[in-house]
Amino acid sequence: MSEADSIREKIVDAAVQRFRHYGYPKTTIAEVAADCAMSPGNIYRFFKGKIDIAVEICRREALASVEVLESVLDCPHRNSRQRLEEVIFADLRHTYHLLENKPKTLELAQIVVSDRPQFQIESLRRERRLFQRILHEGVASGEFICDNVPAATIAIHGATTKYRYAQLFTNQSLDELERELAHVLTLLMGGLLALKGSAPATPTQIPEEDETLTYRGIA
Amino acid sequence: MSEADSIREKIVDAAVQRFRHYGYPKTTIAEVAADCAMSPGNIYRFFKGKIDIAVEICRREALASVEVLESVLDCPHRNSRQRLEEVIFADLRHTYHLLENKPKTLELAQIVVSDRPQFQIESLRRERRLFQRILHEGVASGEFICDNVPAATIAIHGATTKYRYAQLFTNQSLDELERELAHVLTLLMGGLLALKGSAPATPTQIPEEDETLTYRGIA
DNA sequence: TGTGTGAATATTTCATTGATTGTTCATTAT
DNA sequence: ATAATGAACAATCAATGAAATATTCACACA
Repeated sequence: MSEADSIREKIVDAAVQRFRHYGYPKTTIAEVAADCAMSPGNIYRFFKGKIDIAVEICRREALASVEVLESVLDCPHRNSRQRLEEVIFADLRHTYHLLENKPKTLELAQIVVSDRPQFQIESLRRERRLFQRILHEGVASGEFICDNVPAATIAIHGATTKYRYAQLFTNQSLDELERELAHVLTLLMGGLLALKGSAPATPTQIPEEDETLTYRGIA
Repeated sequence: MSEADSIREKIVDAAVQRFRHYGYPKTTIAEVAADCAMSPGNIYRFFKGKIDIAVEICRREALASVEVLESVLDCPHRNSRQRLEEVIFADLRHTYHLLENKPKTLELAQIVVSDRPQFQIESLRRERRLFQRILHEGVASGEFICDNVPAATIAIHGATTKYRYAQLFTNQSLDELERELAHVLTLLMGGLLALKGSAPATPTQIPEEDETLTYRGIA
């Protein structure tokens, strides 16, 4: 039923505004309902509870993030190494900017995860799937050598944990984090790339910070 | 003055017991003082405040951890790769068991870090110094190829962030974490080791869980 | 003079309660 | 019958003040 969907949409939109401005705890269902010109009770015909609205918002944010990363993949990169590196860099930047520019996002995510642990698990899994696709391609093309792609995927994901929601772990600047991540990727690539002789003595070049290229993937 | 030191010692010991049993917040200075058969006021001749006792306890715990890792280094390992891997595994296990067996340790550490951020920074730095020593050795012996040891150290440290205080990030079992870390190390080593042809198709063997060997380093 | 005390003070914590808010449901409107 | 309401109820939050606690300090003691 499309009518119900559009009402859900309206509720989510109103809640997003309120949550961003005043935060989840200080936003009341009555306010969201008023914004939608409906009664508080009616909200519950569309969402089981207040927390479920937050879950829906976070779910969308997470899907949007994955889309951003996928759009990076659409960029015409020369090889799998670059694709993998670009995606991981984009991840760092995207989440960094998210927490930087929309501080309430973190609060909301923490509230959601704290009583829906499954949410985080699934978000991470979606991200890993993306990594795994690149790994498979690289192995297929002979660029990567790896006899256990799923394990390598998990390893790469684990090794880059610090660079996802980095502000939770450190107060380093984005610049510092990017430089550090570049070195991490250089080392990891050493274990992944087929050849060694031509391995770059210089670390990974940090890709240019170009919104157009990096975030939308349209050359 | 050794008298003052031994009194400090007594205070710390009493506080450790109380903090472990009842936690930092529920432990009162009066109780610690009573355990030491002294007045509450006298505590303040030895510590600037309650939090400083906690800092001292955490500082000792951190130094003890580094000592554990250093003792692993004393083990007669065949090469730098093994030394590095052993130390990182020992780190995972040690901190994992710490949080597992002494739950109040985490609470205490979080309290300390929350108003002494410098404490965490210095603890991490100490740990990195250990890594860096191994890297230097490996480069000197020709086993590792690396033209920027400090950067590589930071990279390895960053890439293993998830495996320090792992329970903060995930509820994976220690077994799972060890398997995952083994793969991470395999990849990292690829970027560090001088040779590639003989690179093991099998991932890093997870070292045996042997308290005597792993924790005390006495063969 | 260097140590230690314990009452005095300042700060924090805690429990109580009144108000607010999330959620339900009997009822109304379409 | 479906959609929506808003009063009723239960859970949560916030404000208050009282109790507990951290910290200080004037004093005692060796």
